Amino acid sequence: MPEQKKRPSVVPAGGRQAKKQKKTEQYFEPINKWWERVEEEGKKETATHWTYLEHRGMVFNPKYVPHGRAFKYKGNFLVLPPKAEEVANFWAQMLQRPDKFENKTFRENFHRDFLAILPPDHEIRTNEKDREKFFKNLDFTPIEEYLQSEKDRKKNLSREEKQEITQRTQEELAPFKHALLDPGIGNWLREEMANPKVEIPGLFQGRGTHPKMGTLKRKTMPEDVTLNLSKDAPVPRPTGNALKGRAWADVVHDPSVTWLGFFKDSVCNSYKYLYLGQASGAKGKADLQKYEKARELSLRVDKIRQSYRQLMRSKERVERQLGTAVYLIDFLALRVGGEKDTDEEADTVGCCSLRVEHCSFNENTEEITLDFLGKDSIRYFNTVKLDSTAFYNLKSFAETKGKQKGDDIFDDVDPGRVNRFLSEHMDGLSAKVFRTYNASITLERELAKIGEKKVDLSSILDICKFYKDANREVAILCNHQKAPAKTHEASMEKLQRKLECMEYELEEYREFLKSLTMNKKEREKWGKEREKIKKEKETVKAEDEEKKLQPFKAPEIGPSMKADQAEKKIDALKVRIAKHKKVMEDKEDNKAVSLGTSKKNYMDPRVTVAFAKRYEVPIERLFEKSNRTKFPWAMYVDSQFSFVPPAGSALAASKSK
DNA sequence: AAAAAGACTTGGAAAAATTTTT
DNA sequence: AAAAATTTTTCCAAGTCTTTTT
Repeated sequence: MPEQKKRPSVVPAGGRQAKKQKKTEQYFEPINKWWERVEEEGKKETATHWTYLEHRGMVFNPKYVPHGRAFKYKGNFLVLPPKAEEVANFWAQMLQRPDKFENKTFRENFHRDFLAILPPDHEIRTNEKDREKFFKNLDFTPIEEYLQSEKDRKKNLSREEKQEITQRTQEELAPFKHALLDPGIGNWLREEMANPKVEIPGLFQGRGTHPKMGTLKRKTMPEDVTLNLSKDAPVPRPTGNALKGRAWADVVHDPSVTWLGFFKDSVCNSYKYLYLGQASGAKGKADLQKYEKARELSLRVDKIRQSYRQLMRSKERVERQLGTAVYLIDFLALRVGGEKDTDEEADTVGCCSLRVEHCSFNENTEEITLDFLGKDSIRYFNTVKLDSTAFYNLKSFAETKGKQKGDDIFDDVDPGRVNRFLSEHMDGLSAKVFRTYNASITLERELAKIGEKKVDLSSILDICKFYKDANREVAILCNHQKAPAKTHEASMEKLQRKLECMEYELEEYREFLKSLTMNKKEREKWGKEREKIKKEKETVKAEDEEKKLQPFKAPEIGPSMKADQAEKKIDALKVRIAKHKKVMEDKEDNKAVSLGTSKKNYMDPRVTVAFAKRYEVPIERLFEKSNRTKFPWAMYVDSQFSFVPPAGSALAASKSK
């Protein structure tokens, strides 16, 4: 630490902690361009993330204020002890969610934890051991109504009042949002942290059929939280309502890790960490490294593929399993699939944990159908033609004598075995690198097709749509899904109607053009015909009105309209229709595909930046603000950047033997 | 050698913010 | 100006993978 300089405040100027003493920003680098130093820093072997680290710790939730509202037990009004009332609120909130409150596991876990929060001699605790009687005798609806009214009250505040509230909360949080650190450069940096607030208490949700759903998630207190700071940094005081005199669980000084604090989750027995923000050097460096690793894989992948194909044909069953598993991870971009304890977590699988019931085989086509729940209980459902050896291997693993539904297909390999094999081929190679590699290279290859697709290079909108299509290919590869919006069908119908309206307009102009060549008699007949059609079309049906569909309306065609004017209208309409059709297609294709995950975690951002530069698309059209702040290091790349390191490049040279 | 702990990345739903439509 | 629709961010759950402990 530079002696002569005065350590600046961890709180940015203008924050609540601003002191009388005048501080200038001269001690700070305006932008931490760590990527320009990354070459030298890469040589340091031991991971030391900082020589100085200071922050103000985690922020706690305010103490619960009891509302004392009606809660009914066996039809009678009853006020619960504050702690129990708070938990009763959690259940009352669930009454809007039948998928939760009707779920048996959810009810079981809540019943258990609600009784436990009551004083031991409380009448409900002693009398309501039977779950279904408990739910019959306890009426949470008055609380639900109260909470709803509070919600409505907040919703009905004026725009200004709402803004004031958000501003105040932000101001309160502001002093806790930054860390002051020296990442080993002999200079202080102030970097934004991830959300410093501890999680709010509530009922654990979980995804899919999680055995712990409905369990009470306890409030986190200072004594649950361990902080990581440097020895010479001041230890912050836990701040907040009723926290006076409370102490942290522990304060450690460990520069080999990146976390600033953690607490143990009361439900899943896991750690919840506080880190620096996405824009920080620590996160950025790791991210850059991840993509460089994937680029390195692109240089070695041919050899690795040869190697696992050879294993697939081995006489040893273990080797055949290993080779086949790696093949699936590479070819289908599957996750490695670690073992899970179904008493503690939802039953989901990845490659190594695939079971017999997840695969079916079609011998005629050598196609396999995979149907299983993957991460977050998202369904993976895919029928695909496999490499012939892989197909028959899998079939034999699944149909091994004595195996049945519920048994692992890969009984001889696990993620450890897979990753050991991979790291033998390339330093630091593990299964997940294949997802990064396949995602990035798919994006690059898709974007390279811009010449063959009919993309109007003068239209930014067109180029963006093309990029989105490429992004979608990656998302489909990685099976990134989302629940279609509840309003999707309705809004598609609206768009469909809009299309029909334009087509009707087009027809009217075309008819008009036709009429110009008619004699008087013909035109009279034609006019009557058109009137009839018009009347029919433009009568608004009640059903349409209810769905708020746009009504049909013929264009105004006055007697002075000339043929060339009509033709112009027709051309313009054709363009609008084509555009509109694209919008519809786009929407339908994307209804269940989530594009954000691959953009944030899988596709090398430099591929996108280089593309944007080549086609002069402003980067904010392709990257949301959060992406732009996450990838500052990618913004400097030149327009010719290629994910596959070009022959003769530094990476290509250093990695080839 | 296996299991548990620990630390980090990845993921969709829901909330919040913003834009478009009425 | 309100409402509806859409996009973006936040939240925290759920993975991966390495290190440590048994």
